[in-house]
Formats: sequence, structure tokens, C-alpha cells
Amino acid sequence: MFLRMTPQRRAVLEAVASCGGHPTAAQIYTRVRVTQPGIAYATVYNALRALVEHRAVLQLKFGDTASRYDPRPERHDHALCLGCQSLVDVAPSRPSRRALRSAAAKGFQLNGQHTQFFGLCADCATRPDAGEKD
Amino acid sequence: MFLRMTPQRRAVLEAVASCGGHPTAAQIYTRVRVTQPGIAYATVYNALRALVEHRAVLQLKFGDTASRYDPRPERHDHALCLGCQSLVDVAPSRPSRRALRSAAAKGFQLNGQHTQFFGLCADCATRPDAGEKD
DNA sequence: GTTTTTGCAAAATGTTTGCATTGTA
DNA sequence: TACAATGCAAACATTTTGCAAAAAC
Repeated sequence: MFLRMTPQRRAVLEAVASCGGHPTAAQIYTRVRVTQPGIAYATVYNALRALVEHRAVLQLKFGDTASRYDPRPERHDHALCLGCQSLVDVAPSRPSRRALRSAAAKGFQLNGQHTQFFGLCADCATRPDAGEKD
Repeated sequence: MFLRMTPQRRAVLEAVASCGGHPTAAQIYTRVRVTQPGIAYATVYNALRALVEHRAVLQLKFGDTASRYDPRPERHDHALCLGCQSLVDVAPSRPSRRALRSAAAKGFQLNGQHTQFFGLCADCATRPDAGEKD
């Protein structure tokens, strides 16, 4: 099944890439409206869903409420900054021996993985009080 | 700061453990109502939030919409069955050298991690058509 | 020309909040 | 007693859906 290319979908795809980083649907919507002023919010969501299904973008469901979208569809991991919520791409890992053994022991057939790291990005690590909520 | 112990919170904590697996707030609510018939949905959410903050339970935000709660607060990873959405606990991994290098190269200070695996649980792996959506 | 997508508004989900009342420490 | 938690309903945020009109192949 091919992805029918409409101006809206093209614009959404471009917006995911040009927003920089890992934008939310809301940020993508805002961006897309620059070139597609009449586009509906629902169309952005529909387009994102189609793009995700066709593996043109990645959908990331992190701790925060809204999904974030990633223009790089190839496998990789992510580090979330607890200071500013920014996301940084990280080289992908393969499952550890322990994890493989532990899954195999339960008869679980592993098929893919995604690791989320937490910490402080370069900027927030410099500001010594960032990300400290207690 | 201590966690004020109310019958509701105690019941929610017990429910998370006794539901088995990794229940959603809705499942916990249903369970809690057996012993606390008058409890409000919001109270379950408030209790869960308090318990998560005090690290008595873990909150898991997986691909599916609703958060799931984990009675085992110690660090570990999870494998999601694409056939039946069940979650299996997996021994925790440490960051790979590649990931460490890749994060360090960007000045990111790693602090924690969680890996989600995908695949098929023992039951669904036997049923050969489970988890195949195309 | 047929099928899919758009746009709009409204629904569906999951979660949080305001406020008066109750209960815990 | 003082402060925090409950119960209720209503608000909130995010995402999905139903349907008529428009557009893509």
C-alpha cells in the first residue's frame, strides 16, 4: 500500500524535519500553518499517523503527555533532558545478554527495542540547578 | 516529606500489586472498588501520583494510551507483547559503550535509563498469527 | 471516475483540578 | 488542631472520528 501524497502530508513531513529536534503535534501544526494556512488540526494528526505507519517518521511517547515525532526513521535511542525536556538522539544499543536471557527464560520472543535515557543536556548540565525538582 | 497513609492509598497500593502484571489506572480503580466501594476515580489517580512520587510504584508510559503501573519499584526493563499488550519484566541493562560515547559527544549527562522491548510473549508466540497486523 | 483525504466540529480518552467536607497525624 | 486527602463534578489536553466536500491517482 502506497502513501498518497497530498500537499498537506508533504508539508507535515517537511515540518517534522524543519522544526528541529523532536516536535510535538502542536508544534508541527503551528509550523505547517505557515505554508498551509487552512490546514485542520485533525489533518495534521491524520497525516502524522499515515507517515508513522509508512515509517517515514517515528512517533515517540515519552514521559510527557504529548507524543513527539522524529524525522529520522532509522533505529536509534533517545536521551531526555530533565531540565528542559529536550530530546537528544543516541546511538542504538543491542539487547544486553542479561536482558536476552531474562526474556528467553519467560519464552518471550524479542523483536525490537527502544531505550530512553534520562539526564541533563549540555546546556542544563552547566546551569547547576536545572532539573532539580525537590 | 512522608506519605500520609489513608485507607484509600493503602488499598490502591495493594491493588497495584494484586492486579497482577502491570495494571492501568482503570484496572486499579475497578480492583480498589471491591474493598473501597465509595472511592472516587480522582482519588485513585491522586493516590497513584503520590505513590509514584514516593517511589512505591513505577509509572510506565508505553505505546498504548493509558499509563500502566508497576508494583516493583526497583530498576528493571519491560517487554511489551505486540499480540496481547501484556508486559513482561526484564532484567535491567546498563548503557552500551556506543550509547555512552554518543551521549558524551553531545555533552549529555546520563542519569538513568529504561528500555522497552517489543515482541511476542510465550502465549502469543505459539499462536502463529498473533501480532501481525498487515 | 473511484477512492482517499481534507476540513470542521464534536466525541472519546486519559488525567488533573477546584472546592467543600472529612480524616489523619 | 492543622494540614492534607477525599469525593464529586467539571475542566483539561491530546488524539480520534463522522460526514460532506474536495482532491489525488
